[in-house]
Amino acid sequence: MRSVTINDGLERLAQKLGRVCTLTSEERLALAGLPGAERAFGPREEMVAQHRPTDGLQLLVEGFACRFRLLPDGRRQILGFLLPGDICDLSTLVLGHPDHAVSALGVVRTSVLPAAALAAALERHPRLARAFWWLTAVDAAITREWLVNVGYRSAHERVAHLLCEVYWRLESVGLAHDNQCRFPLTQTELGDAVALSAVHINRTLMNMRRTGLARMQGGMLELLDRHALQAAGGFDPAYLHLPSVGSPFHAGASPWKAQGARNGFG
Amino acid sequence: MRSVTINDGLERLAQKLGRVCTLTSEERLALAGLPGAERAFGPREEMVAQHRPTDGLQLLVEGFACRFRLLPDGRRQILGFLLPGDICDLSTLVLGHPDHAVSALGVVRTSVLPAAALAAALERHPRLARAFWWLTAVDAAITREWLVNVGYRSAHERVAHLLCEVYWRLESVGLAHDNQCRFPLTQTELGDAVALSAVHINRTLMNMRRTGLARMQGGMLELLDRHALQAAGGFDPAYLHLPSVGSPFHAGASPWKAQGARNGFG
DNA sequence: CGTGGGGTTGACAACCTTCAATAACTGTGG
DNA sequence: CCACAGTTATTGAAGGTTGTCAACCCCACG
Repeated sequence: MRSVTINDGLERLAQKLGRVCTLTSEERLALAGLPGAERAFGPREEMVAQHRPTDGLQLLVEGFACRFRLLPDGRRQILGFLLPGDICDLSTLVLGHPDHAVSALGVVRTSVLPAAALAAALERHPRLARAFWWLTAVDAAITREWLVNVGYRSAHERVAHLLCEVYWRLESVGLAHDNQCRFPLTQTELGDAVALSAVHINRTLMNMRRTGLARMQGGMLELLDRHALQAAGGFDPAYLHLPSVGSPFHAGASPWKAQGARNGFG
Repeated sequence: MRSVTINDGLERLAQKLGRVCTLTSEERLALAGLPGAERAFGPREEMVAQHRPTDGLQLLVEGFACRFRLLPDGRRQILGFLLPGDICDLSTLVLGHPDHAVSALGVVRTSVLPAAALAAALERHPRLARAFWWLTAVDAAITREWLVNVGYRSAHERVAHLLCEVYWRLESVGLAHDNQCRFPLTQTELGDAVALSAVHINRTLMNMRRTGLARMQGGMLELLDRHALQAAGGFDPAYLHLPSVGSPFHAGASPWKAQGARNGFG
């Protein structure tokens, strides 16, 4: 198979942005002109430090990463996963400095979008700016879902829900097929994501394997029974705001997509 | 004391937006022209329904509210609190439909900002649009902190942290003085916010009263020992992005505020 | 004066954590 | 190719934090 290029990452980003409003060729060009230096990271390497201002945003081109907060006593809470096409430190662009760190899961390649150039492009292309705003809104929606997951659900449900999210998101960017995908996550990391101890994660995963729900082993995630897993986690993909999700509220409900449409915008 | 008017709510919103970049008089005028119909709600009344598209955004003028998700079995997870000057359903503006509901705590008055007019104003004033983007980014930052709170901390810490957040935010809009503020929250609701049972909230609060940390009774919140409470909750107000917080990263770190400044934007 | 919601308290159970030990796996160097 | 070390996965036992159930009190309100 051919190697993954920066353009692949950019293309995925453009596709995501295109969910808000169809991008003009000018806007696409502005995007394409952004990528600068490439970077590569090994497993567990820190891609963004929690409190150090950055010179540019990193577009994830290949591999997976997670955003997290390190707590005083050494434990950590993972705040979300980053997939190819995601911008690793988007909040930085608006807030001025990162309030959480980003770490690579497995081998990762990124491309740096210089902050100055990006800010200029967003200034020149307001629709692009709105699309980026939409990105942070979707991000917030996912975080809210995680809050519900961690706050409300049992261990079994939490893990099921998270596995569903990972698979659905990977599938939407073409990185998952036939209920299988690569996702190199240790049980400890999974625990940090859903706020459970590694030991309990282990028991939960084994239970899921035995009952034929899902399997996560050797860097691979496999949904053995997709619908059962979805039910077990109370998973409704609407919050991911993916295309063609079949949610009754998805189509054309964005104010700037359906200008002058039924919700009175424009 | 004089009654609270819509202008108070608008003024608070303008102040918040002004943290990103100083608003021009034109931009302020555009804001001032927005408010439409007023609405009033009683305690526990639903202000925004979870899945019904809305015609406009509600600016909270007086009183308090909470955003929450209702789960199939009747329990709920509160996702955040809304204070005067906050926009109740900001995410709707970008995402097209609310993915969570909003409920009044106590008596609430709001003013409706018509979606069409707001969208037009943001189109005409890009800096205003950026400021609104900043609002959703801050919102996301707070949600991330809640995720850490619920995922990581013990019951005692969680409650302490939440009380700190509420007090700090209220103080920043002038609604708290001398370690006291009004905040009408039942113990059940507090439990829904930090993902603990009402019974356990009760024990935790009583413990805090006995040990002289804080008191929450009769709709009033009182921090008996501000620093001890802060320490007990591991509370660092930086994530709230309030003015004059003393965070080393706060001043001028926003890309559009310090144009051409040290981080290379502009 | 009755009623209902919220607060308080106790007993008990459940879920999950921690500790600890072992097994499986990965990459490295001899 | 094997031995080795370090990490990850697995398993058992014990304990703690928190949830559930149930009762009671208090107060506001009609």
